Formats: sequence, structure tokens, C-alpha cells
Amino acid sequence: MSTKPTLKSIAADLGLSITTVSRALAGYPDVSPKTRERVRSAADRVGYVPNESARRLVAGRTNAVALVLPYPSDEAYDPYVNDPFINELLRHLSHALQRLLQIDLIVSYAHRHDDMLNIYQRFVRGHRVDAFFVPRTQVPDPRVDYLLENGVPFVCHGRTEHSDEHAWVDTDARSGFAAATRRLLELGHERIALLNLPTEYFTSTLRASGYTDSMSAAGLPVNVASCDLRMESGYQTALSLLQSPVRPTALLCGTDIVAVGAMRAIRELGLAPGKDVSVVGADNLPLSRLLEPDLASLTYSYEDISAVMVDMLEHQLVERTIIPDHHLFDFQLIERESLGPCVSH
Amino acid sequence: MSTKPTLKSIAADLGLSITTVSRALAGYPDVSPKTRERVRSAADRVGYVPNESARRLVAGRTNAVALVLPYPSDEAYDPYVNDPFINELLRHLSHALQRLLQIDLIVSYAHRHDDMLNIYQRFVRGHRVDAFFVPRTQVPDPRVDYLLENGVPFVCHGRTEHSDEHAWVDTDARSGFAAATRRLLELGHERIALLNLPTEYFTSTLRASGYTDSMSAAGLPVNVASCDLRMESGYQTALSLLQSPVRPTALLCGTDIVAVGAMRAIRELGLAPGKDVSVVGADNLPLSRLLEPDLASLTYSYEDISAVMVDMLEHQLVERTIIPDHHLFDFQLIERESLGPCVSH
DNA sequence: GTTATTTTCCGAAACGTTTTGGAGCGGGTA
DNA sequence: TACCCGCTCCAAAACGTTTCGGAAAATAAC
Repeated sequence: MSTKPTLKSIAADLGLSITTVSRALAGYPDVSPKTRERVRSAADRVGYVPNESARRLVAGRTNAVALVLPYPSDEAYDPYVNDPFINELLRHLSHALQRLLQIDLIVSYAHRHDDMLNIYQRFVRGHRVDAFFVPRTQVPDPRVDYLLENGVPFVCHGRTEHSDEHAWVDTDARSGFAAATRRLLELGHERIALLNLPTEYFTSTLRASGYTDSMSAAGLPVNVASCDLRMESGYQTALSLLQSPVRPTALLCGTDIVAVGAMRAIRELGLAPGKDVSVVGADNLPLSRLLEPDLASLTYSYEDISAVMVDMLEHQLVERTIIPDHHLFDFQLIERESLGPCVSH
Repeated sequence: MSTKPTLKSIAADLGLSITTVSRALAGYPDVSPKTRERVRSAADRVGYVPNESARRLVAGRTNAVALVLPYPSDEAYDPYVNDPFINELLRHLSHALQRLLQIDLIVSYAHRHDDMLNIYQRFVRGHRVDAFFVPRTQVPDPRVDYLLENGVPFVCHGRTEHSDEHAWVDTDARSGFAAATRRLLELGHERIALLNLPTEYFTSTLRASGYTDSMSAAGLPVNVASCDLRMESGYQTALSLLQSPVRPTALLCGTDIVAVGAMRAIRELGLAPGKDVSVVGADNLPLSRLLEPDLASLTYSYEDISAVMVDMLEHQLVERTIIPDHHLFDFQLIERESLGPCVSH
């Protein structure tokens, strides 16, 4: 192994200048085919790979992107929920970045919101990354404000207050929830309750309005409860909904983990999920398929959405500036056992 | 914002040399308290953070560590399995690295094994990272061979063929499975089957021998089946075990996801998991608690294990060399509803 | 044979930091 | 006076790369 190969060592071996070796490998036309070949083979032989730190320094860019996630220990939701969603995103983002752009993805965790901003600052000021992915947008969202102020490129998963000023992708939550609600109506359900996400997430408003649209169109009263992203919360909320005088026959849930809690509440009351009470989740987390009965869920392709996010990021990285853009993905209902026709009355 | 603050710009503002500014901020004693204070406040005012690329270049270290994971698309196991385990590890590793050592964690995904090695090479040769975390050790493990050959520090989660030459942490799978088996025996079970992990994972041998130890000590015959890390595989394997003439009354599973499949098989045959047939999993994945009945599982603290891994890595980073070390964690049985006394006969 | 043009190569600067090896100065000691 | 010492400060080199602006050599044009 001895010492790591550098441009200098290769140049010395070949009796060439550092410049020529560098330009040969970079494919510039001002080096003769013969020398280029000589350089190429020498570089291959010693397994030369440019020192990334040096390259970053001179280029003024890092070829690294950060994904900063909430560290769910003392937060108002448990890891079980969060993880599958984040994991799917992470996996596809990292893979696409590496393969397409040779860019590293740095994953970091932050406790609370001010801690979150500190981390963003450290990354930006220390020139550790060129850009960010911002998951689970909220309203207001200080992360987005900071990045906009400082001209740092980023792509959000979810819309924000300043959607027209930056790049984002999102699911068409309004149409998706409207369609899911219509499907429940079709199946004869009339007392449909929505277990919505916390209102600080941008998407929760959209999900609620999709549901409300369809209910109103059918001339039926809405029934919206709010719970956070924990199974326990879904359980409690469902329990109180189901114990009301006019029991809902269908529960539409803001996300799958809430639906898991809801199913538990249904069983607790001696009812059968998918028969006595239908349950529909959202985000189609992997666990949905592990349940019995397995869970109907609104879904979209994490792979497609990640590909678009990487694409949007690439444009911004090339131009070294924020470029607004957006893309909406369909939210499609996957029907599974937890969804059935209305049987009551 | 204008242009980013650098040592040079601060030095110019203050009429000092770059050296002095650098040394003042680094806390060297050869700068007077007065100037140090002047420099500190100036740096704070402009929000100076050292350029990480420059720092990396001169230090010859990157302050970055890589975690390379398998990208489970065409592999013989599904995301559901892998994710929760990896996620727990990732979360705690990243957090500890950042907080304690100010080191970035780069997450990358590789398709197959040769692709995996390419990624390791690119990271090492390109000076992109100083060290690696190596999860889910196998036997043989080309990743470990490569890192050992090249003198790159790393910490394994799991033992390897060369355990005495590097740092690793692991759960005491042998004792854990032996104890779990003893507990099942205590509860009156005699026909206990093991649904073991694929043999390429180092830990699968240990788990099997723990089980075998306890069964042999009780003078009972062993019944070991092998399945891979997918629910479907657990389902199929359990189904065939349960349909044999002498049906097992307890299934000990190599990991939780397999146990989920096993529970499904049990229900399929009209039996009740936790009553007719007990099920015990391992790794205590978050989903275990979401199931009904919830799943008894062998567990350990991901947080503790991550802390030790980071600790071991730190020693190696400081010394810039591979330092063998190891730590075994207890594998403790969490009893939940899926585990009950033997009722048959 | 001279001049213009292309081809091929290279020296030097730059990116921003850390570190090495002093320099200058004032005060104390012999 | 001469010497040493401690306290502050700084110029310059180094890390490995890319790129700018030529220079030398080979080729073409007259």
C-alpha cells in the first residue's frame, strides 16, 4: 500500500507535469491521445482516485447533501411511525444521488427545532454540504426560511408557505383523500370519521379538505378528530370516536400508524376491523402488509418521488442557486382487507 | 450575506495575521487574552465557521464515517425486515457521532456484493471517509477483508472470521437463545422448533447453538429449519413445520419479521398464536409491539450498542489505525402475549 | 526559409486551513 | 553590558486539486 497515489506521484513516475496528468484524466482535448492513454493506464494501475477534499476546496462545492431528521426520543411521536417513511425516502434518495451524481448523502439527527437550525447553520457555514433535502414540511417551517434567506438549494418533501419560491414534491393529498372518501361512500358508508394528522404538518390541511369535499358533496356531516403520529394516539382517538352515540362505520386515518392504533381500538370494543368498521390508512408503510387484516392505504411510489427530488436538486446544484419547481404525485388507494362494505343497518 | 467569512477576511478586518486568528480561535496559549477576545467576538459577529474541506485537506482526515447498507430491491429479503433494525442503528450512530465527535455520517446503499466493494473502494481511495461501520457481518465477509488489508478503521456489528483483528460489538446470541429456549421449556414446551436465519450471517450459528445447548441439556430433540429474512419465508417455513405429524408447540424465530410470518401461518391453520403455539422473535423490532398479539422478543439496547460502537471508532480515529476490541451485549427476553404456557396434552 | 498556426505540454496561482520555525520586544538576572 | 527567557505575533510552507495563461514543439502556409 505504501503511500496513497496522487497526481504528483503519477506525474513523477511518468515524467509529466501535474497539470498534464490532471487534464489527461479529466479528458481535456489539449493532451495527445498517446499520453492520455499512458496516464490512464498508470492511474488505473495504482488505483488512483482524486482526493475529494482537495477537489472540494478548489471547486468550492462539496458534492454532499444533507438530510436532517428529527430524533424521536422526547418528541410527540414514536420511532415506529416515523421510521418506515423516512427509511424509504432515505434509501431511494441516497441511492439515486450516488448512482447518478456521485454525491454523498449525510444523515443527521436533531432533537428539537432550535437544535435543528443549529445543525443547518453548521452545515452551511462550514461548507459541509451544497444542499438539503427537507422532509415533512410544516407551517411555519424555520428550516425553509433559513435556507431561502441564505440562498442554499434544497428540495422539500411537502409544500410550505413559500411553495412558489423553492423546489418541492408532494402527494396530491386533497384528491387522494377525496377519492378515498368517495370510495367509502360507494361502499355504503355514511358515518366516516377522519383521524387527521397534527395541524403543523402542511399536508394535514390538504388531507382534511379532500375528505371534507367529498363528504359535503354527498351532503353528509364531517367528523374530524386530530391525533399525533403515534399508535397510542390513534388508539385513544379511535376509541372515543367509536364510543360516541352514532358510531362511525369507517375510519379514514392520516397515516398508517394511526390506523394500526385504530384497528386495535376496534378490536378492543369487540368489533372486527374491515367488517364492522372499515379502516383506511395513508402512506402505505411497509408494516401495513404485515397486519391482520392487512391495511388498505393511500400510496405512492417512494422511488419515483425520490427520483424527481434528486432531479430537482441536480438542476440547482449545476446552477448553484435556488430554482423553484414542483411536482405532484397521485395518491392511490390500495384496497386490502381492512376495507369493506358498510354492514350496519 | 455577501461573501463567506474566512480567516483571511477576519484577519484583514482586525489588522492581524491569518496565523494569529487561527491560533486564537483554536485556543493556543501564544496569543494574548486581549487579542483572543477581539478575534473571538469578530468571528462570532460574522458567524465564522472554518471551511471543512480546507481543514480536511490539511489534516488528511475527513471527519466523516460511512455506513454502507444493502439496497434491498432484488435481494432475498424485503425492506420490511431490514429497515427497522438498520434505522435504529443509523439513528443512534449518527446522533452520537455528531454530538460527541462532530463527525458526519454518510449513508450509502449498494446492490450486490461486488457493487458493495466498489463503494468501499471509492470511499477509501477518494479520501471521502476515515472509517466505516459494518453492519450484519457475514462469513466470509469481503468488506472486512478489504478494510483489514487496507488498514482502514472500522467497527462491526456482529462477529466475523477475523474477530480478533478488529473492533466489533455483538449480542450474546448464544446465551440469549439458550435462555429463551430454557424459558420455553419452563413453560412446559417440549416440541420447540427454531426458524433460523440464513447461514451466511455469523450470528445464525450462534443462535442455533444456544438453542441446541438448552434442548440437549433437557434431553430433547432439536428441530432446526432455515429461512431467510422475509415474512413470506417465515410463513412458509412455519406452515410446513406445523403440518408435520408432531406439531411444535413453540416457534423460536431468528428475527421478528420471521416471527410475523410464523404467526400468520399459525392463524392460517386455525390456531391461536400465544395460546396454541407460542412464538418468540429476536431483535425486538419496533413493529413487534404493533402486532396482535404483541410479540415476545429477544432484545438489547440499540442506543447502548451504538454508543459503544462510536466509542470504539473514536479510539481508532485518534490513533489513525485499526485497534481490535470487542463488547458483548446481553440479549434479554421481553415476554409479551405471543408467549404462553404449553397447553397441548 | 521564414512566418503563421495548431498541437501539446507546463509553471504558477488559487481554494482556506493548520503548523513550523522563527522574529521582535520587554524584563529579569548575572 | 550581555545574556536568557517568556510573551506575542507572523511569514511561509504544506495539503492535492483545478485552471489560467502562456511556452515549446510540431506542423502548415506562404
